[in-house]
Amino acid sequence: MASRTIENYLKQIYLSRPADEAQWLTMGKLSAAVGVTPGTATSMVRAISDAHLVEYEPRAGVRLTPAGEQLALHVLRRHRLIELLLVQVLGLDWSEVHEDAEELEHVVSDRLLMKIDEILQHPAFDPHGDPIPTAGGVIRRQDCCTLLDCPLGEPTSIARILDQSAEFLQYVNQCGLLPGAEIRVANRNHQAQTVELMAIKSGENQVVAMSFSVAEKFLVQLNEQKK
Amino acid sequence: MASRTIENYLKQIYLSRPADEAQWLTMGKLSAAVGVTPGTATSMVRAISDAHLVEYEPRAGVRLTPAGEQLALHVLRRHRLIELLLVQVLGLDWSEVHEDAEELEHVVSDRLLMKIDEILQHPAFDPHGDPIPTAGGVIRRQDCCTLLDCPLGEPTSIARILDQSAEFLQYVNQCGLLPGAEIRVANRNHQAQTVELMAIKSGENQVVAMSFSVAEKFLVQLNEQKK
DNA sequence: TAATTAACTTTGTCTTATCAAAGTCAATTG
DNA sequence: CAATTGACTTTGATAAGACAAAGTTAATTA
Ligand SMILES: [Mn+2]
Ligand SMILES: [Mn+2]
Ligand SMILES: [Mn+2]
Ligand SMILES: [Mn+2]
Repeated sequence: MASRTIENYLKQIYLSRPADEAQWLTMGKLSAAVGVTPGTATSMVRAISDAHLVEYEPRAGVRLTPAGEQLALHVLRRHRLIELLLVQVLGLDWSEVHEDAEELEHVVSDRLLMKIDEILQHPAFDPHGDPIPTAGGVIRRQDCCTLLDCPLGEPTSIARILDQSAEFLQYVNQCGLLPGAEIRVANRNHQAQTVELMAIKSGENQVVAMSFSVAEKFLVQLNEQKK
Repeated sequence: MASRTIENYLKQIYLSRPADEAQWLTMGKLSAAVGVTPGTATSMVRAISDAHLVEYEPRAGVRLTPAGEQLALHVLRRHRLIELLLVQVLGLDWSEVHEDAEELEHVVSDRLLMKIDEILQHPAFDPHGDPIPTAGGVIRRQDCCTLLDCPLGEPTSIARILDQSAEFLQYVNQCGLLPGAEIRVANRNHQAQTVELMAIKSGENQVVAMSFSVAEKFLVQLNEQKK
């Protein structure tokens, strides 16, 4: 069994992997993501590579093998199911579940995880809108755009929040922009670098404005129009 | 913060402490309880003693300091609240929650524990009838007797199961002798070394017989007669 | 009282995970 | 093309936690 340290490395390698699949994750990025010195990351990655969970090329970087990716996705599944359990069943605020999940993800047994999955009725997304990998290690790709790319004036919904720091999530709470919230992007001001949008909150419209850099942290989906 | 290793040692020192308060727990008992070699226990106890959580006398044994006992009781509180959560909220069988709780007890934050305690409505006992220490580290002493000592013929209830191996708990399940079950001890046969009792199960009486050595594993309480 | 033995402690070694600091490589700059 | 620089790797050290095996005690037996 992989130690909790190895589980954390694999998960970070998965989460920090470059968008371009041909690229490898550099050791600098990885050591920063895991929170250790570069030398530590190098020696750990060597060990993980001996276990055939990653490929490692000195001075090039690191990449998950299929076995390593499966393990990473299982950790991610545990993390996200736990986050949802903490919010939906135990009533914690979504801005404060991450730290607990970070520990619990290494300790929850398969048996317990199955019960959690059942109770939550096999959910597809965690409280932040992150997709939950299936028990088989498959993750569904969402086709989302950010508040910067999405069409103006059309009814859309918040799908996912990319900045998951507690402070930012509390701000998101205040604006009522949780995943699932219905909105309409009113306008983008390229001079002011701001986005203005309507949050449709129980019939009432609330106007929210944010900078481009913040708008990028929201993924949205066009509302499916039932015909 | 105490490491999970130290938490486990403190909890075992608490649970394995001799009934006679003047006695010290021997290193042999402790190393067996924790599941390490005697040498390992000696060196760990030395370290824990340096942290003033236990007193240690070579060749005499080990005893918790007040600070160590508080820590042990907090771990025990976490363990037992978690067990109850797993049974009552997540629907695991009470015979299979111990292993999960053994890991989770080191990882659940104070914040999360408070939520668990709330949801369970501040319970006093875990699924096996073991008392749950308060947040302040106080544990209520139950005045119970075993199926060997308790009066014959009077209506009593199962209060606590002392053998918590999965196999034994499954047997207890079959007999319907879970904590809270109403029973009446019919007879003790000192020649055959057996106890016969009635389990009052939804009106119907079911007769159960067990040896003295098994009867000792059940703690019972006289039913309070509301006048 | 002397010999034996069981329980305990010590010693030496191992594994995992970490850091600081020194060394190396390769990409950029002049 | 040489020099410089930043990113990475190596080396050496440390801490926690564990085991095996050798060495001590102290209690029991003779
Ligand atoms: Mn983690
Ligand atoms: Mn999440
Ligand atoms: Mn434990
Ligand atoms: Mn219990």
